Amino acid sequence: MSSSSGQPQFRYTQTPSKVLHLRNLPWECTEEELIELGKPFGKIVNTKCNVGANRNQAFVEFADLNQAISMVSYYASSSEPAQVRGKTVYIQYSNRQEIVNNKVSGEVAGNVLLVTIEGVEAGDVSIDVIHLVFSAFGFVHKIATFEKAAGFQALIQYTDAATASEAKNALDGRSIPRYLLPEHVTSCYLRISFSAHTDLNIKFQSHRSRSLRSVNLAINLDYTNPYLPVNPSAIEGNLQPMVGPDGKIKEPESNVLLAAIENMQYAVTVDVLYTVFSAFGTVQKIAIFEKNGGTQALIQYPDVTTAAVAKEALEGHCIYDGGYCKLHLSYSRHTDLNVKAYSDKSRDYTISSTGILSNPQASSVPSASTGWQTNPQVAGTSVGSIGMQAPVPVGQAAAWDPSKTTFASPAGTFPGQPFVPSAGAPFPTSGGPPSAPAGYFQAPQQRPQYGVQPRPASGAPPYGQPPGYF
DNA sequence: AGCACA
Repeated sequence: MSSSSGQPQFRYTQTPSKVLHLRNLPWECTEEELIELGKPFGKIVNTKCNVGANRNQAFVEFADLNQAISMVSYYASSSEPAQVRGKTVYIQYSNRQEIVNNKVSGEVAGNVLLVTIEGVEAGDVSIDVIHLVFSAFGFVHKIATFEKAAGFQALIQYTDAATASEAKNALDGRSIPRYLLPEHVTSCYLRISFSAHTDLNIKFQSHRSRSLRSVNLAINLDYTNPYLPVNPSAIEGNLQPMVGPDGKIKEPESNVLLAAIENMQYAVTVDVLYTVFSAFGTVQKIAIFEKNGGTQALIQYPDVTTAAVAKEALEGHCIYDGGYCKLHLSYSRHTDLNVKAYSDKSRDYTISSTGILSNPQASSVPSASTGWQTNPQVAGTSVGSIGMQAPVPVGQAAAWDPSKTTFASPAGTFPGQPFVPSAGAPFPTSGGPPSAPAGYFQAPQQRPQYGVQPRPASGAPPYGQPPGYF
């Protein structure tokens, strides 16, 4: 059984396939030329030309495996090599069993949108802006951007076709708000169709493509202008209006968010909030308090931009599965919280090296300080992520020792079994930059949620699951 | 001359 798939590539003992891989083709070899080449051996049912960096490779797929075998066999023993335009063509079985291409279906509704962004160059619209615009309609799983002849394009993956349809209906033909774009961009129209893809295969997190299970955590905006998630012309009722008819921002922004927590069946601790909100940037301070019989919290970011992103992404979402601890976010009028550095109801993370007890961040992660600003979670590596260094607070937290958990499992480590939505693709654990903690999860079907494992308000971990199992 | 998606 040593000859099963996944064997060394450049061997003559490849598994036969209806699909042949051709290389050393002339520049931009046409499909017709490939069909001509294969015709003596059988019927070619599909091709893919101009493959590879040099666009001098191709795939041809025969109707029948035996036809492919006959072609390979013939040229393996022939004194005359296969040629196209006088150029020797090297032929092997492809290591795939079928050609998959042209994944643009157009009007058949699917959960993935193909968006052409007209009037801009690739650098003009960041993936984060795309994310902001499109996540107004539902959780955006993944985004891939690329440039083709058609221009700058993006694939946007939603949970389902209904959500994608909503976004398409609302945004097709509309323009991305000016304030989300660089100054020099004058128009930016979106042309949207459905892709035939159902699950994008994002191999690397980058500025071009990200699995949004981490893009939400890796947001790292370069822009200094305030960003709003709302396209006032397009959202219409999906979000509360934040921009007036004149395009001016109505709701005063703030770097401090006010979070009202609804249906708080489980304890929402400072640590929990820290984990959730850190996904979007450095959390400076947190304060939890009771108001009108409900629990509220203030979360302070260094800047408005980060707060805006967090607000947009988290609004209406639940910290725990099952609709528990739903967040309602607004901007606070505060800009700088005055809180106790360490208490069970507040935390000041800006006071980090004042000699308060031990600091796992400093001791275990040498590079933490540099990675902190843009991506705090990267700093933590395995145990007791940043912000968990509090002395044992009163009450419930004592029964749940943060230092023994991997709560807020940081990027790239994912100790144990990170929660993986059943509909989701595997999170890239290598190859890409460790840009994000595993924190932004969602229920596959309906509303995005944060996969924090709930602890009952009384203390002990419920359901026999390990606490902090992210 | 050496395996793609969009």
